[in-house]
Amino acid sequence: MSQSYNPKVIEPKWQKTWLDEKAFAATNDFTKPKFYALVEFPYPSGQGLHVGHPRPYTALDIVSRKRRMQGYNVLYPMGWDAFGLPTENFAIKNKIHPRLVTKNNVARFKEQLQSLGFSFDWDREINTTDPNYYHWTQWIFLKLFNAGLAYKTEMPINWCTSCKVGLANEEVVNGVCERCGAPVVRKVKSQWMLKITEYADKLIDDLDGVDYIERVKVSQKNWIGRSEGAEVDFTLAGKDEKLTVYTTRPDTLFGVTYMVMSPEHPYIDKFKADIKNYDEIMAYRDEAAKKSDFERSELAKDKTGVCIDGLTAVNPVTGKEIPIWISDYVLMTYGTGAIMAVPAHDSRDWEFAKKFNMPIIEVVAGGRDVQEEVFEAKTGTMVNSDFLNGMDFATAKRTMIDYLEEKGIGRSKKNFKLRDWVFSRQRYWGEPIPIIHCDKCGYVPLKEEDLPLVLPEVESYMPTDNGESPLAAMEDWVNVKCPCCGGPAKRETDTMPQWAGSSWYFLRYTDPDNDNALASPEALKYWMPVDWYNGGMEHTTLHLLYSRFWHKFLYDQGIVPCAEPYSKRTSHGMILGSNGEKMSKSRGNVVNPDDVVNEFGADTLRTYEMFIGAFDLAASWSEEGVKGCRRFLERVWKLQDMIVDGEGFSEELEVKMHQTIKKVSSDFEAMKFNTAIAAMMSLVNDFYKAGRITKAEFKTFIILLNPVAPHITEELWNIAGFEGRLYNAQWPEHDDDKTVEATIKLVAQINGKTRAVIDAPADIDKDSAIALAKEAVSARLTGTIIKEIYVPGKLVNIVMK
RNA sequence: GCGGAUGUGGCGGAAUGGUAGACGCAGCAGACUCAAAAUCUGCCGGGGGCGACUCCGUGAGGGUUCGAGUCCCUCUAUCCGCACCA
Repeated sequence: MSQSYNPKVIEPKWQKTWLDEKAFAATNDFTKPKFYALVEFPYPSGQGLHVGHPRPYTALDIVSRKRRMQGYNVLYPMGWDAFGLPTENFAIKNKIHPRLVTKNNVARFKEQLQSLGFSFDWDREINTTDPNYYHWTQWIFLKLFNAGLAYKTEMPINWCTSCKVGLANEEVVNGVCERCGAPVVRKVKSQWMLKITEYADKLIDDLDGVDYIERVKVSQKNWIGRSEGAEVDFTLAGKDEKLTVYTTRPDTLFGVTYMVMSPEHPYIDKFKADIKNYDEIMAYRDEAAKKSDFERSELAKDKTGVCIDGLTAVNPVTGKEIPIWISDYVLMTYGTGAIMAVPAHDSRDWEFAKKFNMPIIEVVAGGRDVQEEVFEAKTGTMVNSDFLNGMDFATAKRTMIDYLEEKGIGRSKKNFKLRDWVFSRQRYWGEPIPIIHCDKCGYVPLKEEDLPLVLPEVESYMPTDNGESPLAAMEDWVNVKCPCCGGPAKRETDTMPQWAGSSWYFLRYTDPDNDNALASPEALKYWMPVDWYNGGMEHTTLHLLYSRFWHKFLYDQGIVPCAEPYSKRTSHGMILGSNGEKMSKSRGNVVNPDDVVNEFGADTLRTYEMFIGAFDLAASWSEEGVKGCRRFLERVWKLQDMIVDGEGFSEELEVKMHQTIKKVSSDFEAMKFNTAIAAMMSLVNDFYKAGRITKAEFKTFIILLNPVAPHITEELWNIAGFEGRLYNAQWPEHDDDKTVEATIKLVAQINGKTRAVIDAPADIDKDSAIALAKEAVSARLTGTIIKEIYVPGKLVNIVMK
């Protein structure tokens, strides 16, 4: 009899062995077929690992382990995305240096990850806060700066009143700071920006060439928000100046009955002298400025506005004079900050027109009465539109744009929702921006040989009340000589956002110790692109977009060998508490992975998280489900007592063995881990029914299970005395001919309803099958047979009237 | 409002257009045990029938098909993004 299954002993033992033997180190043999699997590196928070982390890590661990056994040179790395606010806030509160906080958190995370038996290549571990790493983050920034893609500008930023830090749009959720929940207000500051908008088209178009799950592509496209339309110049009545608007519906130009400018539009000041109700307009502008973006959209339904008295525009196609309004439903940050209003065919304009009694002119026929209901559909026929009359939407749009361009009063134009990336943070715990400001020479980049610009030690990490970074107080560090003219100059004191380090980390894994380049061209050429990248849906519009942008830039610079960083992107579902709600301390439904490992073992946790349900859907935690998986592993453990001698697979299980090899192999690749495990459970049930297992069956089975439960299977391999290590074993292959049973269950249906199931030889021909089926259901064959359908190997359907 | 996803037993979930409910959990029964736990074996959607059987059943309603959980249309509920982007 075997000893009892004790994961507490065998799991640490094998974890140590794998490390000692460098079992999962990727080799630099660039002639072997490669497989680069990537999971998002974690932010090492003070809370430690969450049960959500192992789900994606186990998934790609399974694929990586399988691919290694299939002969691939696999790179499956791990590292730490360690700059960031929570660490800094913790450091401030507890008066510990963020470097030490990070060190402690990383140590804890690493221990936890190792206790789960992931086959990460720990020789390639990286840390974004390591100067040898952020050396190259800064280097990329210099490249961006020198290419004109990094610039500094005064702009209103989202200012968190609690963190005292500027936030990217993406970090503001429902008007509050994503991290701390405090209100976010607008504040004008000089900020470093990255021109991600320069790559907006490529970021959309190149999605066609990559294998991302559809919802990721859709989200990225929506976030970038490309729209194609035209700019149209409206002359201001009695002036030479023009008011330019952006529209996606130039076809409706004949239906324009008024115009609207954003309250912040510069024309309000420019034409102050002409505007008779200037005070009223200014009052409206102040009112709008007081509202946060959130409040503006909260009040979206109820339109407000003021008509400008003394300034009107001329519709360039009708020649009619029309009023200009200001309203906060028009945003200064999109298009030109002004719109032409077509109330008949735009719901916002329609609401506004109804409220302020502006005329509504139908120019697209096909809807109901436009005085009663807006008609926005891009179908129907143009009316009341002179030379466009009778055309459909597409023709009218094209014709109008041609007309505008010919007359020089408009032009075809694309617009994007995507904005440039606000790249500075007034914080300590981030990469210093390697720029020096000289009054004479302007912004001067550091020389490459002066990198890394190391984050200096400061006494206090508190951001200052005036919104400067803590680095600003360090005069010794700040005041330097200009590298250009030698005169007095100051260092940039803002640091980079957390997204910086994660925008290129997958490149560093290919050659993590390189001191001369971010990675060698050879390593990049061999390993890139990442073959399979799995991560959370929450990173679809931020990290994924930012890193694609940087990669495309590096590609244009000739530094990386491919235009896209990731060939394939998948996403995992969240793990919810047992009550079906998101796990959180306040809800009291948090499960700690350490506890699960202690009580049941890492293999049980891994098996459970893969068995819990479809990988891409959210799943609720169940303690009973965990126990069930432990029970399964116990049954696997006891197979060792049922081993019998003999060559090959037993006759009764041969088909099932081949079927299982086939199913497990393909299900792992398709991320259908739950059904792969179900198939292995079913096979174990069959071994128990047989009461024995042959040596070949045992060996094959533990190889199949190994990627899911690596420790128990490695131990069983060792106990059974198989040669070498299981992690080095060869993945089994199935024989398609042997996945088919000699006899089948032939289903006999009448009018699609099953009436009998008959045993029949697998290779039965159509006529015999139909004859057999008819015999089985003869009692029911009372009507006229119209049709007989035979699905080979499956069923006969007799259609009867 | 727009976009995306989901809806199948008591529960988690399976089903290339071909026997709906694999596998697991919970439950029930039996074996083992002085007993319990653990383990092993069997049963396990609902109605009707002693029974061989039979009818109903995949959120609702239509449709396509010899045949629909699966494909098409309409609706509904829940979840997740985005939100005046002209």
